[in-house]
Amino acid sequence: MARPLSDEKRSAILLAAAQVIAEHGTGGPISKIAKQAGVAEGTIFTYFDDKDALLNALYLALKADLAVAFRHGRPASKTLKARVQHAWERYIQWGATHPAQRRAMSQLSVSDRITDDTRQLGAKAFEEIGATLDEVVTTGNLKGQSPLFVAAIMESIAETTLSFIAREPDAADNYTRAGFDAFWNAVSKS
Amino acid sequence: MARPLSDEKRSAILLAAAQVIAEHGTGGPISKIAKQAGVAEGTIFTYFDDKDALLNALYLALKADLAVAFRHGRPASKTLKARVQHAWERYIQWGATHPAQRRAMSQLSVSDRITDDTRQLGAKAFEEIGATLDEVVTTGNLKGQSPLFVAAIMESIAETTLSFIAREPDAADNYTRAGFDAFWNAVSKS
Amino acid sequence: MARPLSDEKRSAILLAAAQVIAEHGTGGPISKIAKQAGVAEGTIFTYFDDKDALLNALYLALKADLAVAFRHGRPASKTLKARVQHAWERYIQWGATHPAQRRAMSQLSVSDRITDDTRQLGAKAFEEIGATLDEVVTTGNLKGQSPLFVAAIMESIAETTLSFIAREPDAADNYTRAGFDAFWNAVSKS
Amino acid sequence: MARPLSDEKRSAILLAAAQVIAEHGTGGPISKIAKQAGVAEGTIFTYFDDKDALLNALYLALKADLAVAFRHGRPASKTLKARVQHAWERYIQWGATHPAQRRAMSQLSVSDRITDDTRQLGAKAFEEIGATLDEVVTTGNLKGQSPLFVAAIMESIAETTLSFIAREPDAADNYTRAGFDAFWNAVSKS
DNA sequence: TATGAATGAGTATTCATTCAT
DNA sequence: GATGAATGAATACTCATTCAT
Repeated sequence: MARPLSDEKRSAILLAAAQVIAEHGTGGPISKIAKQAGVAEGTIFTYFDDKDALLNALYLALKADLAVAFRHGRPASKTLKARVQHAWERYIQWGATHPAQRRAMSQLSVSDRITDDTRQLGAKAFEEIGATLDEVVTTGNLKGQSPLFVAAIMESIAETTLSFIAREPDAADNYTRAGFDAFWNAVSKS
Repeated sequence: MARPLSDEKRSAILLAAAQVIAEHGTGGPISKIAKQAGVAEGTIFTYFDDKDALLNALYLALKADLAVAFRHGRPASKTLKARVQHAWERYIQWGATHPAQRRAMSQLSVSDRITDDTRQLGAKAFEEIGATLDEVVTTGNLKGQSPLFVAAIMESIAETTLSFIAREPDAADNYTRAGFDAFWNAVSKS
Repeated sequence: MARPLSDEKRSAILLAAAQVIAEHGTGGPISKIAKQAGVAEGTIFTYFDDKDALLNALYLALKADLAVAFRHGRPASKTLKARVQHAWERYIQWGATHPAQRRAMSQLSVSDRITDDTRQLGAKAFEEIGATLDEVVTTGNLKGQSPLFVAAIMESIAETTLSFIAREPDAADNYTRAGFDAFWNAVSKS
Repeated sequence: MARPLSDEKRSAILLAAAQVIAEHGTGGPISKIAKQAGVAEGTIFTYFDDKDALLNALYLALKADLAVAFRHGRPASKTLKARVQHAWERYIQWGATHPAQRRAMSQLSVSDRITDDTRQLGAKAFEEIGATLDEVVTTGNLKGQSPLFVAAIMESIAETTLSFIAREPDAADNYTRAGFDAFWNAVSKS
């Protein structure tokens, strides 16, 4: 093994891709990504077969990051609401502190270059949080709906919350709380 | 070009643009739009200065369409909830019957080619519905939040609802109702 | 029809392609072809779908040119040998006066980018001369062989003749005669 | 690199190069050659200075192989025709049993990456057979022509013969004989 | 010496925009 | 005004070659 593929370099490329895609959409040029990552254009293709592969890998990496944020320091016991709120705050915090990744994610989400397989794989990372939402579903106002629908609503309200935080960072706490209230009432009020 | 000859042609171009952008994103080629619209490529530039102008015009046209759908047959009197629910159903119906436009809209929403001016102009079309949401804000669970935030939450839950309807058209009624419940609980008094 | 596709321009591109391919093989860059033809790179793709299409079109154009040369001023009556010799001389003359085309042809002949369909189409242009070779086959030393084999031998000896003429232009007449003698003896009755 | 470690590796590279070039022309990638040869890409450059060097070396190796085939089991005495025919049959047999090498050879022959020096060096390998052809020249119908011309005609008819054998392997014997008849009459008939 | 990751110049092709008709 | 051919900058991707391991 002459020079092993560097995980560091791979990460740098993914980070750079997130930044470029956040700013220019999935049409953002590979050349910009390469420059941002500090590697040659060609190097990108030793780590990813083609641009679509990079895009899909980035989607998964972002989902994985987010899932880690979710799990981080989660209180095992406590009420259902407390646990959901904790997860919510983690989610919002991750998004607020990773604006490029968040914008990249919303670009990728609406892109037809992300395959269905990738989307399903990405969803797997959230199975754990899904279990928590299952509880919500069995008790709350959305009784009978699929947990996927509940999760999607959470994601969309969180997304909205984050876009307002991005515009008014000083009101972050306010929006974090208001967003959670909206979400919690949306799914749990009887 | 004070006023181009044919409004019909302008509309055809906008419709074609929505279809192409729905399928290929904002990177969809002008040539495809022209073919779809049944006009020559060059003609597009007699109606729109450049591609960005077309994109922004499309954004506004879609917002306007949506606003019309909102207003259509809106009951002047009745309870607040009934009025909001009516608007909600119009919104969902428009989205469900205009899938290309809806997808185009979500592409345009995350694109940096839509200027802030355009976004503000687009928001104006919703001032009327905004007035209704004002009422919700003053009385509901999100008291003290800006109506814009409430509107954005409505939009995001509607968007989520529509994406589930797109995947399971037979369950349209179910999702329409569940989506509205979620939204109404999210924003109304607890 | 805004500006009709120009046959002149198409020919200029084919001529330029022949020259570039003669010098650099089928790997010769489109950019060089464009410059040589005096058109923009992009223009080439309004006349040919892609490089392979250009290559195949060039193959056919060269075959057609050659076939025209064959037919030009062919004596209808006279002995079989006189007619074959006349064709031979035309062939050689065309090759000697079109060195780029000739070299391009030999590059294209061994390239796998020329499809079988194209090769068959190219062969059609030679059906007329084929009829003459049929006579040779029925009477000559290669009795029982397919006229295609005889034609191929003619082509290969002609090709060899031309490559020697290219290196020693002063001896053109000598090689033209010697080449024909070789060919005629090869295929005619002993 | 006076003499690299392994002659085996060098041969493997040349064989792989022949196969790749047969299929993809001289533009075939080094990476494919390396994989086919079972060595790393970089290794190729310890055996050959650059791609052109590899190409030229391959040209010479193929010529040498062919020359060996010629010489193999050649009857020292016997008539001129018998000796020429024997050589012819060796040539055809080599070509028929080494299709990749043969195709590679025709690609290399028309490539401008093979230098004149290399071509002359390659011709040297055939001096011996050249001596035999000298005899043909002094007695046959091509009296006064250079043996090089006669050799070239032999090569071209052999090439044609081989391409027909490649397409109709069952008729190999027929074409071998017919090709030789054509060649022998071409050069010896008075 | 052997390896294969890293490089960046080079390639075919696309596409918004211009302009001759 | 309408057309679509012409343009050339921009893009994803390839590949010979270098060099750290």
